[in-house]
Amino acid sequence: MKRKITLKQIARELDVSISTVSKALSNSKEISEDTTQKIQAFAKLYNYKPNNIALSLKNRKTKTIGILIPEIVHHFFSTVIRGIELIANRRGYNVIVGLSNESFTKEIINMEMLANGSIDGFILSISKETLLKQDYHHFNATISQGMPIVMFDRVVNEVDCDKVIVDDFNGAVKAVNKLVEKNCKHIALITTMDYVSVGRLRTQGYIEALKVNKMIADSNLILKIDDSLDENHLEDLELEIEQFLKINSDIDGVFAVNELYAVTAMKVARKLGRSIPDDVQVIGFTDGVLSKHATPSLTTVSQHGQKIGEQAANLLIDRLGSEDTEYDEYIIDNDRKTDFIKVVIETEIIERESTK
Amino acid sequence: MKRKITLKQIARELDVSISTVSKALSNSKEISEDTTQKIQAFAKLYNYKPNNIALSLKNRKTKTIGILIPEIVHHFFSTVIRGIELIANRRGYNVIVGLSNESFTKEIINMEMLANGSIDGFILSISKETLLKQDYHHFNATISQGMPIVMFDRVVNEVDCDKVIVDDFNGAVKAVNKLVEKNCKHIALITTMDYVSVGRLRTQGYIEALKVNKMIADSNLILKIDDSLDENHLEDLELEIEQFLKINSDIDGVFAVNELYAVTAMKVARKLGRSIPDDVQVIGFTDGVLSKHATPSLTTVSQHGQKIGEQAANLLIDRLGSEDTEYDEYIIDNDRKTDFIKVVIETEIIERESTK
DNA sequence: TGTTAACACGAAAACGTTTTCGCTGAGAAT
DNA sequence: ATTCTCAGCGAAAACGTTTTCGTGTTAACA
Repeated sequence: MKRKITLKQIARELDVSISTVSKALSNSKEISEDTTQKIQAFAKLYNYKPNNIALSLKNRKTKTIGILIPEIVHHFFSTVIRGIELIANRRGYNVIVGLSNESFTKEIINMEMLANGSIDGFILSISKETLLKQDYHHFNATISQGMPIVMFDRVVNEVDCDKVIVDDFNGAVKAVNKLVEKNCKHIALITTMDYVSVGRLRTQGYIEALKVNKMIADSNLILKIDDSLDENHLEDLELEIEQFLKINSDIDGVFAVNELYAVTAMKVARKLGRSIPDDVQVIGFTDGVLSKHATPSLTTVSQHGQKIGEQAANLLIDRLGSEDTEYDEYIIDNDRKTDFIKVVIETEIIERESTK
Repeated sequence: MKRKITLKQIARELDVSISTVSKALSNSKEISEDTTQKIQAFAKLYNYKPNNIALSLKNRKTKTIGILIPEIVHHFFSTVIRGIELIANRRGYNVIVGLSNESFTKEIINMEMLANGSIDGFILSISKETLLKQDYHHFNATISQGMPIVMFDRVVNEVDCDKVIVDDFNGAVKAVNKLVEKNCKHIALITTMDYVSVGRLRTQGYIEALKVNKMIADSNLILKIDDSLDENHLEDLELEIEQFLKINSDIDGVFAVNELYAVTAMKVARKLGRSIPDDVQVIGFTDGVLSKHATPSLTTVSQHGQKIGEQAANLLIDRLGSEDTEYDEYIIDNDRKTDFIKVVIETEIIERESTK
């Protein structure tokens, strides 16, 4: 086993100084051609590559981005990561991933671990618990230490930073409009509790779209599901939706704020003898595997997760690039926080078999 | 904006030496209680945290693990990451993620980027292109530089390292046995091309199980699908499976080597007027979202991705821990490569609605 | 012949730690 | 009065880079 070779070893071996080796390898014209040749040949032979850690220490930048998300086994989040990684790699950055697991404390611990020199900036989506507590001091603390943050999807006004979000409101509007257009008269909404901003926005979009279409927003047609009913409580979820559909037998259209609710609604509806899309049409949110491969396949509002990731990465890296210019000062000087960018990614309806 | 504080600044501020600060913070008894108190208070006030990069350089270990996988938007791989992250975090490590995107060159580039000091060891799954080329020099090169590797799922005999694999062969056997037990007489196999080892092993398991059950392995009942028919060529996939099922109208059981093939088979079968599970029963491989939420839900062979990740992380970190003891020498000394561990994670059949 | 300019290279600082070793002064022991 | 011990602290090296500033040699010039 040969440990990685260092400048010092090359220098000793070739009987020159460390500086000479360093300069020769960067093709400095300070060094004669002979020496340069010799050194480069030797370095190549021993496959010399500069040590990233040493470089990071010297340059005070690590060329890596910290991603902090609530959950990785999740189609949307993993597509975002893919987008981030794509851009990051292209622009010479690595990504280091932390999982908050929807926990406030894990979010903080992870941030602190990474903020101590390991990364140059964060791209993150806030955990549910943090949103519930509405405690964002760790974000602001990190930012005020000079580490830029880009938030995506689950963002919050209380933190001043660049943001990339999906147009949840308009996505919902589009979905409801589509259902109206397809002749639905009684459109139900299956959503989550309000504290997750995206759920709230989608609900608002639903209500607004109904209003615009001069339809009444019947609160009986809105089913708010407790988030704890996740993957592990499928039966409860089905039961709840079943009750809901039974009671409201006139429902002919369903807009669900995520894939799972949508396919479950389809499943239950069929169980109740209603056919999709003839008796009831369904539109979901998030274009994941479920939407594509369900039978019938699901018409859905696509969020373009990868694009979100790409945008976020570009925003962050741009910030990092301009960091030398001390951009932070003018932020403090003038109070207008408009210096931060908020990118809105448009949604798109992908029509499949669950609508006519 | 206050940049992170360093030992040097604390030292200057308190008019002591850097060494004194360092010692005081680590509660060295070399330092008087007075000074220790003063320094610790000051450090706490300014929220001092040692710089990870400096520590990495000094200790020559980064306390981070590099994960290199072919694809992240993939239920199996993301569960593995979750498992790795869980253990890594618990044992004081971070994870940095690289994506090969199934490409040989991206795999190499990523490895080289990370191997130059950024990480202490790799956990990886080989890209398809690398498996095709059968070129594994980069793995061996990395290992011989003293960087341990743990491979999972897609592993290969040509590289000597710890490995964590799924018992693909027995998983397939179990699946076929289950179908036999459920009274299937004509069991089909939908699989991939052979160069991905897991596909090959599952195919072998299928054949072996048939043999044991004294059934003939009819090659007409085996459909090998070109891998290029992925998410983007759904229609082609459906078409191919449709042809297959039409020709072999006597099929009453299907074992598919992944979720997608399984649900697609169900979809096509129903389109052809055969009902699931009455006319044909289906078992898939990989317990992902599709299996859980398809209608009917899919009986499947679970791989326990998270457990794989946890095992891999533990193996790697164990290796890293014992590194000081120069374990590498005795590996070279005696040729038996049995010093590397191969963990086999047992599969488990999860029965759902697609079987009787 | 003495001055200068270019060339080729080395020494050293800096990034932020930890740790070994040495130094100083005060009190105890002789 | 002299030596010893020890507590309390600082200097310096080390990890692997890059970069600034010197410095010595040689060739060209006045």
